[in-house]
Amino acid sequence: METPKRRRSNTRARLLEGALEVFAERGFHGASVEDICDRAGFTRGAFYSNFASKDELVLALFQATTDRLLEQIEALVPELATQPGPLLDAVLGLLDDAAPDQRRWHLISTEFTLHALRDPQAAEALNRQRAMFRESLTKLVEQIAETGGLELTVPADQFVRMVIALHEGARSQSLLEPAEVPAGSLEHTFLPMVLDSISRPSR
Amino acid sequence: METPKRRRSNTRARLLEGALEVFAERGFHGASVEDICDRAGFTRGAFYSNFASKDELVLALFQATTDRLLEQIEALVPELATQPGPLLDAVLGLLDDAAPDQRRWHLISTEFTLHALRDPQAAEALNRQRAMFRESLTKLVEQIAETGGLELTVPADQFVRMVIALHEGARSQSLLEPAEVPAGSLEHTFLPMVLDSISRPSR
DNA sequence: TGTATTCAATACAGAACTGTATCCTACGGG
DNA sequence: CCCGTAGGATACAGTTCTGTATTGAATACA
Repeated sequence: METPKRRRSNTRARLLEGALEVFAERGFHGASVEDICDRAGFTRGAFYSNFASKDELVLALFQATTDRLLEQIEALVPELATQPGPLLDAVLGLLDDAAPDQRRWHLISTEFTLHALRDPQAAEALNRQRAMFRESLTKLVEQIAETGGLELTVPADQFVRMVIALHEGARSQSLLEPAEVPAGSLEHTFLPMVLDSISRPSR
Repeated sequence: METPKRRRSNTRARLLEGALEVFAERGFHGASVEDICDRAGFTRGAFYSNFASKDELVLALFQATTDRLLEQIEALVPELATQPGPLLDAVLGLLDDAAPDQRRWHLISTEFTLHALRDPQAAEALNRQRAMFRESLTKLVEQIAETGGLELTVPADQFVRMVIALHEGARSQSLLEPAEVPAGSLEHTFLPMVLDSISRPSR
């Protein structure tokens, strides 16, 4: 079971997982390489044998995390698209189900976003990832709309951008004040109004 | 002109301004005390003569920044509330005018938010500030609605929360992709639909 | 004009962190 | 069964940062 080649990639994976935890707790800059190694149960020797620097690990973590997210989504979209049901439930459900731990995901992705706002190269990577993410959602919206005999009066991509913006802003409020703003409440209250405004029976 | 007592408070102010710049560029953890002092044109001696630690400065900066923001808002609300005009223009205009430098403000407030999500005490301070902020906006919305003979079918505070969530999420997208998402575009496209749905002529 | 005080600069000690170079161990191949 | 190699641990040097203790200069005040 302890295959030879798998050992290394297992170490890498544990370091990435440790980094995810520590970054969520203290942020990119606040976490030292040693913090990450401690969490993963290794010493810095293992780290530098697998990554050239913390920056490289951040990049790898970004890739690994978003790859997994996109995978989740691609897996969820087909069944949601074919199952009948309200469009919004599908979209909001997807946003929730895609990331298992909302709090951690929000911390990490916000940190990435801040990083990207300061570094054009990171911005490019992030924008590419977000574009793929939106594309999946847009496809979902278009499919459900068509299935349900609806026509949208604004581009689906615009609508998706709006849903994401609202979702991210609302998530921030929910995490800051869980009692006052239950997760999803703002979305479920207001998005139906928007959808009503932009959709009409097709033909 | 070089009054005696003012010298110290001037030093403090310059340190705070320097901190604002450096924090925006590198984040809280990424900025060293020396970075801040360099930017302000002082050495660490001045810093430790005015603040006990970087954490204390962060707190002071948060206070100073939000105080100024609330001041701006309190100054803008009365005239917006009395001047006739579309409700949304007033609210969105306020959100824009309150912070002169959108990019810097977004970086700083996002950083504060991340900090608050990790530190309950900071969360309390941030939530208090945000509550005051929402209160001003809510008052503005209620006044304009009443003046315009409108009645809202959801609590104004809920609506304000939604506007803020959308605004913050949209601002993030605008900063990441200025060409694809002009500032304010998502808000101006979709908020009228929401407002339409939740308002009706009163009496 | 002399003295006291205040504020910021300088000098210094210690801690934390990074990255490299070397060592040790376990497994795979011959 | 021995040797070679790979992966991770350990040891170390250099840098950076923090915080304090001391010093120096400028202003208020007598």
